Amino acid sequence: MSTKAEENYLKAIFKLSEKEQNSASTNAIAEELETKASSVSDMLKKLSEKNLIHYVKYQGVSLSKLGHSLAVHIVRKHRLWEVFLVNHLHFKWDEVHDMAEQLEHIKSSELVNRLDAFLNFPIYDPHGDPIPNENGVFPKSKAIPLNLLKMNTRSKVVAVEKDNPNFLNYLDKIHVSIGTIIEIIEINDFDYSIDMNIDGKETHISSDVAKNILICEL
Amino acid sequence: MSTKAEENYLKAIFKLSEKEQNSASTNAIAEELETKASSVSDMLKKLSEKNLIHYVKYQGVSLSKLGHSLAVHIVRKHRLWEVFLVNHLHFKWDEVHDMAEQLEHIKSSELVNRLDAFLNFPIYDPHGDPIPNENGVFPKSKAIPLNLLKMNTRSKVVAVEKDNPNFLNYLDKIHVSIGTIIEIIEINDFDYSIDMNIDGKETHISSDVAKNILICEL
DNA sequence: TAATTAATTTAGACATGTCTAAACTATAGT
DNA sequence: ACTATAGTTTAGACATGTCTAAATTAATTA
Repeated sequence: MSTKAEENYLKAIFKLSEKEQNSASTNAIAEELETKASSVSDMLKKLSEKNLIHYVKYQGVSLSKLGHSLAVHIVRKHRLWEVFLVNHLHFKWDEVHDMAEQLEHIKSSELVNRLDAFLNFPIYDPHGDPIPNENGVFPKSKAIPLNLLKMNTRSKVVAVEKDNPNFLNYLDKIHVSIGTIIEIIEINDFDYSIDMNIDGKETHISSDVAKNILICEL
Repeated sequence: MSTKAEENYLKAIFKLSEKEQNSASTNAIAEELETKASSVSDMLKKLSEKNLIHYVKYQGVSLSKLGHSLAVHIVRKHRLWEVFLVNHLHFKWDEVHDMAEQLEHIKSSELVNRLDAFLNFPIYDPHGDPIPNENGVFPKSKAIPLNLLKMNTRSKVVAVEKDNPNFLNYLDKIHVSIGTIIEIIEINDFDYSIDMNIDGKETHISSDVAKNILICEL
């Protein structure tokens, strides 16, 4: 059985491994979990002994088959609960993260699968993130970050990369949500910020924000 | 903020205080929580410092106003989640206890209240136990244990006192569930066991079992 | 009332997970 | 190749909650 702390480490390593070249550094994990590098070191030793990660001192860490499977199932739980909270309890997408962080540690595979069925086997959570199925397989998605789009293209928002409440609030303010149609008007050479058309209104966003909005070209 | 362990102690003290004369003994708490009396002693000191209980060494313990309120809200969460699990995820009443034990520690009052609304403000959980409202007030109930009934009376099962899976399974086997109509045929003087009519079938139960079935007279 | 017993508490140890401070590696720059 | 430094790990401490074993208190019985 894995503890809550172990599960949080696995999830962090999973998240970081997606971005980087399939491995995570001690410091990056510490930052992700808002803890200290020394605590991370301690835990990596423990996870390694449990065969949940591949760990060589001073060389970063990657998930083992087992660790990967556990991490994916925690992500699955997190995202399914988010769907429940938004679709059935009518929370807003920027309110659900903390609750889902707790709910994801509830232990009962039967519960997860019944929740999945109750929700009608959703493929994306309220932030547009893909939900793996019971076997840990993610749905295919051809989404790309908004900042990679060319000028004068239309696209649909399918996901956002951060679930930080401030960020999500900002998106609400500029009327960006999952499903929003965005039309690129201009990409500014000097800072790669973007002028775009949302709901018929011209809106300007920074390149940093654009990076965190995933779209599908139309 | 209260920890999971603290919450479990408060819940245990609450449960025991209902039966006994409003206070609980160290040993009784230890048994309820399947831990050792020494651990209980340690925790009582801590809960007392936090003003959650009234505690005088060697004299048993009772909940403070604050502790009582916390305990009631944990019970509320436990029972609401049980309703969700049974009514919406279609678990059986003898399967939900362990999951509810985990879910009751999820922290978010907004979540509980929205769950309550989603479930249509239920007054009893799947075992027939009353669910306190947002202010911690329990619904009134005039239920009594089955063993207090007289001969030749009809009654309706409204609750059971234990949520032990074996016990619930046994009830299923003799076709007793919330709402079942029971007709007392005979009460046996020597052991107070009961012959009764359930769904037109004659069934015999011990006095111990009868004590744990709550009914309303018809 | 004194002695036995049952219940409870304390003392000291351990496991988990965290931290600070110090020591150690790896690597980049010169 | 050597050294400065950034990244990482160890050592030792602490908090929480548990345990066993010993000490203490309360209650009962004679």
